[in-house]
Amino acid sequence: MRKRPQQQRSRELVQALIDATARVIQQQGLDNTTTARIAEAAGVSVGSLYQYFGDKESLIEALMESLAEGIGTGLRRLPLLDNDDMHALIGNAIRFGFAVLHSRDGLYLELVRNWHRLPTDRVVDVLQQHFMELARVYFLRHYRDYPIDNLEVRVFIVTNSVLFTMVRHISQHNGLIRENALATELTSMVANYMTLPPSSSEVQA
Amino acid sequence: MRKRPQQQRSRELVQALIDATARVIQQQGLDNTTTARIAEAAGVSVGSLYQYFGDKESLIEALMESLAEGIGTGLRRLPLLDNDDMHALIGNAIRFGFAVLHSRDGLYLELVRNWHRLPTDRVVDVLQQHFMELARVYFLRHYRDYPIDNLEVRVFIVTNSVLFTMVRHISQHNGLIRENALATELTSMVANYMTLPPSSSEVQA
DNA sequence: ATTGAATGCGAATACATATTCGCATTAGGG
DNA sequence: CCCTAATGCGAATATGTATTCGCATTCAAT
Repeated sequence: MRKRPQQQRSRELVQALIDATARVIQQQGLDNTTTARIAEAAGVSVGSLYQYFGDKESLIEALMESLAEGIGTGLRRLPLLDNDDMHALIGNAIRFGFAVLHSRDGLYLELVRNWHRLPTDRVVDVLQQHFMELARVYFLRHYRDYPIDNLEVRVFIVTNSVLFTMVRHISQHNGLIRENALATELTSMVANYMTLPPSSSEVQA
Repeated sequence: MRKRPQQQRSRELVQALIDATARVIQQQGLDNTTTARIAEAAGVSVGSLYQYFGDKESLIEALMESLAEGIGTGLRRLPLLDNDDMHALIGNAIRFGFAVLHSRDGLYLELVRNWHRLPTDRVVDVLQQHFMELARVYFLRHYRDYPIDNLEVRVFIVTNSVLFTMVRHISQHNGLIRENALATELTSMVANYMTLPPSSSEVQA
């Protein structure tokens, strides 16, 4: 952020700009999201935009940051560890994921369709860290079950697998595969994998 | 393609343009891949480029098409069904995938890093179709083992999971996770999932 | 060798959009 | 109420790149 907003009106302006960015992306698509449109949607001039954001990108970064925070909070509120069933835990997390993707009137869909040119890593990292934490707690409780040493790798695989499969499915409204079936299958794949004993074929040419 | 090349020289020119596109993307990155640079790399003028390709995009499409074909051929040559072990089958396919990603001096890496703005679906579809075919043959031979009815969904999930996990890992040279470990773990996740009996919890609210 | 069609050229043009800057307006402490 | 710094403005500017078009060159059929 180029300059700190000091007065009340400018602090509101900054927030209005971030909100407007979300609205424009959601309504016009990322391609048509220009500084002019954002400024207009915020009821503000382009010049004012550059008063507080060095460039368009940093404005979008601010938006992503805010979304990542929201998702983190949402996840933390989910009572995922309340029962001890891995299958249920995974299922709930995945359903939460779909809910997020469908929220905010398609904003997430548009972002997800363009994740590659956005600072998405921020968001993915939040999720990955959170799942890592969940996994640690779970296996601490159930340590006798499956002493997983390479938890890191498994969480990486699982996070990316689930995210991308959801993203691909949603961003091309694949009519042939129902979201429920996808959620169920993803859940069983992941739950099974996470409760799999460490592979003995670890060492290989 | 705007116009059919009729003479020998123009057919060579079209090929030279496609090759040059690959080279420029690989050497300069997709962002710096301009029609001017492509033409220069092909030893040709911009005007000639527009003689045979309506726009830049269709030139890139031609490149993707050619790559998809190459991958398809490579897959078909792989002796995946020679033995009857699902684990080995999956492992080989995944290793082939990594090999492709590392081939062509980073061309694939650059493409993969920007897949969202490219006609990547073409390539993904080729892979998905191929795996669907493989799965069909496999379960026809082993029909007694696991009568999977929702093969479609499973192949979708597996294809996307593997692809994206590989892509994420590679496109951010994650030093913490070794490619071999990733391949091994992916293989066991997928092999296990594909040999899982149909989920009984199929029907749920 | 001639000639019309195919091919090739690249400076000029069109276009989209980010970013700046000099001036106008407003806030709020004194 | 005054005055200055903060804020706000938006037409003008800068930039990058795709695409065109009138002319030059080459091909290949006769």
